[in-house]
Amino acid sequence: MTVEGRKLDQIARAAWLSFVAGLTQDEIAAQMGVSRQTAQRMVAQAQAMGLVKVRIDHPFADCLDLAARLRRHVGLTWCEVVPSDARGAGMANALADSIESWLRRDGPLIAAFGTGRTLRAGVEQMSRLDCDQHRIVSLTGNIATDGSTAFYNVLFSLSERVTARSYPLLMPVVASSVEERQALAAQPGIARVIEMTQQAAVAFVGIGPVGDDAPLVLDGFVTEDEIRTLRQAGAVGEITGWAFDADGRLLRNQLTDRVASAPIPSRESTLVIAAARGEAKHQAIRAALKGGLLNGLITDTETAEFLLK
Amino acid sequence: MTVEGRKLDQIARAAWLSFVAGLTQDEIAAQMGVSRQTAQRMVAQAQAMGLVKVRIDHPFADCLDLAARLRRHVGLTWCEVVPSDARGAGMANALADSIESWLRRDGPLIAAFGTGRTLRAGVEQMSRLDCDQHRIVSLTGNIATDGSTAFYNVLFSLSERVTARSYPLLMPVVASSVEERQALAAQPGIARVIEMTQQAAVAFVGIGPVGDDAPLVLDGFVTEDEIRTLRQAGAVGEITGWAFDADGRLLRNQLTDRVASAPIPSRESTLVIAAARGEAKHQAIRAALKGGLLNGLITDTETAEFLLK
DNA sequence: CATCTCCATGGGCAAATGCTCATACATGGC
DNA sequence: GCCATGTATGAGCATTTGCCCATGGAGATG
Repeated sequence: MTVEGRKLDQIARAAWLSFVAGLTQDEIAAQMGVSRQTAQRMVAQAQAMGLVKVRIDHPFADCLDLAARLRRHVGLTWCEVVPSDARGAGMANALADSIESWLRRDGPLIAAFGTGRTLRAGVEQMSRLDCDQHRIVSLTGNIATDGSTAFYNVLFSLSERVTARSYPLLMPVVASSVEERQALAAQPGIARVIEMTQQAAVAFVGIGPVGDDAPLVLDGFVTEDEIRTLRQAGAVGEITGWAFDADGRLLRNQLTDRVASAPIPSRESTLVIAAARGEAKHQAIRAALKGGLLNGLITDTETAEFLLK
Repeated sequence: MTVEGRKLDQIARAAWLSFVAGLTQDEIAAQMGVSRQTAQRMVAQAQAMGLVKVRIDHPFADCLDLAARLRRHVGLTWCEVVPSDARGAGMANALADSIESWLRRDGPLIAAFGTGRTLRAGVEQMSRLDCDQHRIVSLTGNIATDGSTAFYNVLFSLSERVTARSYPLLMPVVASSVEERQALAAQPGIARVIEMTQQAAVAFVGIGPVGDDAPLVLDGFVTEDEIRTLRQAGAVGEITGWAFDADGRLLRNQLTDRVASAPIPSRESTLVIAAARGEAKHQAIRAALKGGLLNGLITDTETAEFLLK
């Protein structure tokens, strides 16, 4: 076994002794022959690495109720509501569960993934999984402005945990010009991946607000000026880079024509699940639902209550 | 919703905020509008009620290795080894997982259950489950000497968690005489249940030692004198009341002829899984394996190492 | 109506935990 | 060979947690 493997095993064992066997860190330290601090560190690492899975085996009445009302109210095919918490830990868990349950299915299927912090947090909560029968495909470009792989693209995090063929979109997130975007999309390799996204059985996406602190700006994909222009054109949010207005109508202008994402797959054939919560995204989520850009949603009670108002 | 339901919901929510959202008890207390101590109590209750499920998402190399060696060495069909811990929390978890995975299967099947503390601890770790397609049947009598239902019979605990038709064996654990035992077993209702046990797809049993502190004695089903007589006849352990010697051969004498349990189902057609660990049971487990009384085993590393010696 | 019993509540304290910091140790570059 | 850089370790301390116990209120009982 490799050195890293041993270390991982130790970490997992410490976590096991702590959480499953219920030992104190002193006891763990004694049993494993390390100091109390080291035992503490190992347990903390196991948690940070997502080795420790906790679930509360109880359906929350209010969450189920909100989810049911959302499904009826906005015509969602699938909806899940988790208790609100500032850190969004619940969202990440629910998202991880949902992705896992799709990838555990037998039949070969295509799962498409957008980008963003919410999605990434979800993927980080996932278990390791073998599913060579499936294909995983990216909905957004995977190259940052500086040529590196875009940090918040989830495809690479996902590949670390899941053994499936994965197909990144080897393009910048936003092309530098409309012409470049068209040239890139015309490349056979890229065209094939984009076509694949349209056959996805399920697509997981985030919803971005278009305020001055929009993720697109923070990550340097678009400038503050550009986002301001978008807002003036009525944009309230974006999904995989595609901006939409308060009625959920996709916008087209010079910026959006440079977005190098695949189109959002058809809601007829694909379950498009958005994971989004929080005050800043309220308007964007509502608009996306209004425009029928989604047919699946993972959110929290606080946001669900807003959406039902 | 009922008052108990509300309280349960609160308890689950507190546990959720603690374990999933990672809040401190002070934060939970503030959010739920209760005192810090109350929050602590709710979290503790949730754990005690088994609402909180923790699993470490990492295969332990040594456990997998020991399990594989046990399978090969003693010809087990199925074997699982968990890390040793004094409280047996690992055993309970593994047992719960195993029972759940059987009950989650589609096809209708019969699952048979023995009795004992180990089994009970496992059942207490199980999630709630709907499986009306299955039948659950008891391998041992369910009536204690005083006429009450035997505490450690797992069937009733199981019914609280699982919606399946369940068939207790409405007999004393040990009949007062050989004649009574025969008379009871001849009753149509009881005979039907016993026949059902023989058609079980899977049977979960514990293994009892026959020392002076044997569960059978502690629970008052047999006297110390009787157990001593059994030991003198060569008994080293018992499964659902059926005592066996060091070679795993079932013993017959005046006591065993009064045991009102169903026969251990055939290992040809049924997966008979024993869950047992600990110094006191070492000899009994080894004997049961030697005599081929089992074809499945859940144990811990310490016991597995003993069995492989 | 008085009293008793049970149980939930919060105070207080000891144990357990999480975290920071200074130090030791290893690893690799020059 | 020497130094720089990064990483692991244990001491110390503040925070968090678990638990015992005294208190008080609700409902039962006479």
